[in-house]
Amino acid sequence: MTETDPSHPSDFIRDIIDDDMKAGRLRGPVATRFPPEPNGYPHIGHAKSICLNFGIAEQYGGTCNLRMDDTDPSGESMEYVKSIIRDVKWLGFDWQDRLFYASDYYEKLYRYALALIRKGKAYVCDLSPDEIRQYRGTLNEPGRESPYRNRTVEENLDLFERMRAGEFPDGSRVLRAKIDMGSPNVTMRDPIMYRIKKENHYRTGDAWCIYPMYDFAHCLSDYIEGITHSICTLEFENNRPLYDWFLDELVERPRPRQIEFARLNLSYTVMSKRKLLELVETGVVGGWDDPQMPTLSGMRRRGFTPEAIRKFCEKIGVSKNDSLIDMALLEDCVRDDLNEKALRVLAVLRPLRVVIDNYPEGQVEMFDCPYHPKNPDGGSRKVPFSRNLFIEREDFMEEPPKKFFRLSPGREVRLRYGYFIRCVGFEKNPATGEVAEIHCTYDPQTRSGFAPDGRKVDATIHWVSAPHAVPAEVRLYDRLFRVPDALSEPGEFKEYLNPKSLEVLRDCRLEPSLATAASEQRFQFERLGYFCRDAGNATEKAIVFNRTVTLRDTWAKIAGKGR
RNA sequence: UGGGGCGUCGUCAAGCGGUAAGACACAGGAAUUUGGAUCCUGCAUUCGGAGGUUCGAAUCCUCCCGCCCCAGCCA
Repeated sequence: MTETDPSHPSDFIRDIIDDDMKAGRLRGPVATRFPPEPNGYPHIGHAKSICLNFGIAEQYGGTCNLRMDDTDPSGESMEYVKSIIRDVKWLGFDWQDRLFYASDYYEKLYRYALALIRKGKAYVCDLSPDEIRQYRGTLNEPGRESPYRNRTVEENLDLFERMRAGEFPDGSRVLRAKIDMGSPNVTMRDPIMYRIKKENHYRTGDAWCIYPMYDFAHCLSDYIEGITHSICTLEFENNRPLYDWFLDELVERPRPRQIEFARLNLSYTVMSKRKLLELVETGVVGGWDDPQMPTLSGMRRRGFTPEAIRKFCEKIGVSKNDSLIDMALLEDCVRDDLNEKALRVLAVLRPLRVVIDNYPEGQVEMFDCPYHPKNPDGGSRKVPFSRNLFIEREDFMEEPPKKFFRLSPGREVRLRYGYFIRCVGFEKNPATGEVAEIHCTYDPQTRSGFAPDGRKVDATIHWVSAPHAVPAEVRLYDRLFRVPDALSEPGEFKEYLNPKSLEVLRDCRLEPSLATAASEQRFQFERLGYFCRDAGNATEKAIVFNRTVTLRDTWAKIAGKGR
């Protein structure tokens, strides 16, 4: 294997571009585009395409446009346009002044259609939708030619102009390309170029009642923008001959070249817009930006960083293999990025009251705690310590199993950044039998975190001072789905919804510095995982933190094995 | 059953005729003021299968098998 620059990955798409450049098929710099249809919020699958298109442009010193592929008014909206703009920006890419809309090309596209009619290569067809389907044939049988196929150029011109003028009802006529009804590629059997839809378009309003189809609009939009490489997903491979056909008939060389790659599939989630929309509309989730969603806005609220997502897109590679990528890889990228960025802070999710019996009542010490112990430049903050503390409920066990290292009666542990404490007793709630409070003594000699006599401790646990701690709500998110399999039928995927995908903890206590946490700041609540303040919850009264991803938990594995 | 694609470790993925990179996952171990992070170690005699060409094949040829996409006036 030859040396490769890791920041400039090599893949089959870049091979094609390199060939084009060597062969002199490009007149100018490489130009790509990211062309979403604004009918949903962008998700992690879009991120792959965004990183690919912008990444290639950057690598080759070219450009990448952002283009709204808005050729079908139904379902498209400005809200979606805004979400796309925001999320592409958030990912860290810049299209500069090249934000385009296919809807801006409607007039040009109309004229291209006219030109095709004049060449005798397009005709107005009066067949009903049902008849068109029947005439198209099947995968095994060729189609039949439409009885309207041989209208004169004049008649076609007249009819098409009247279609535009709104003289005919929806579905009554379409403009079709005259190609080959016998083609083994169904896409080439006189494909529809324009349909009548008297529907309001979110940008052009009622200026148009005929709208171009994807196959006709996309290749020409690429051409109009001077795109050199039009990268799309695998399912468009069948459409490539048509992409080329329109360009062959209508424009000069050089023309854009379509290249297909495999779309992203992630285990434990779904990516199809139809399914995501269903989750939103049926209220299974709180919206497109719900932290359980695989959307970029959901991941942002959950605390994923754009850097982590970009890293993920780089690591999954680009190929034509149908793939199902393990969610664990995404989570690893997030943890890997957050491990460097997250500030280490003290928090208790399920509080258990601790009284340090020999610590003076009313006394408060301020401990200086580094935000990032391994990084001396990471800064620090003061954390109050007092006689009354909270520790994590799971850090105490009345009867510890073999491999449990933390607090239990008689045992000594270290408080993170603080003293050694030894459990000398505990009280139970007589009603529930639950441990209500534990009593400890501290060793004043261990302020440094070490004992002068050199004795060791098996564990270090985290804590917060009860009178100083800030109450908070913490949301623990799990995967929305339990199975990694592709889910196909409408509604069917709901049976795979994970009922425990969200756990809300309302009685959490955080160290005081977290009261003013910024939503962009990520924290590691020590052993509990990575968290961020929820920016999407402005109306919440309590301070709300979302768990981003959980840390690897060796104890859970050990404990799991024993049972 | 027509056409278009794709098949290399559990999951991704390099490899492009010279004798199977890497990542995630997984399993051990070291160290540790987070059971985190870190650090070692292990993890495809084999590339969907069968033939063939060659001194030599995951890479070339032939046949077979499996999976995905296409019959929207969606993209």
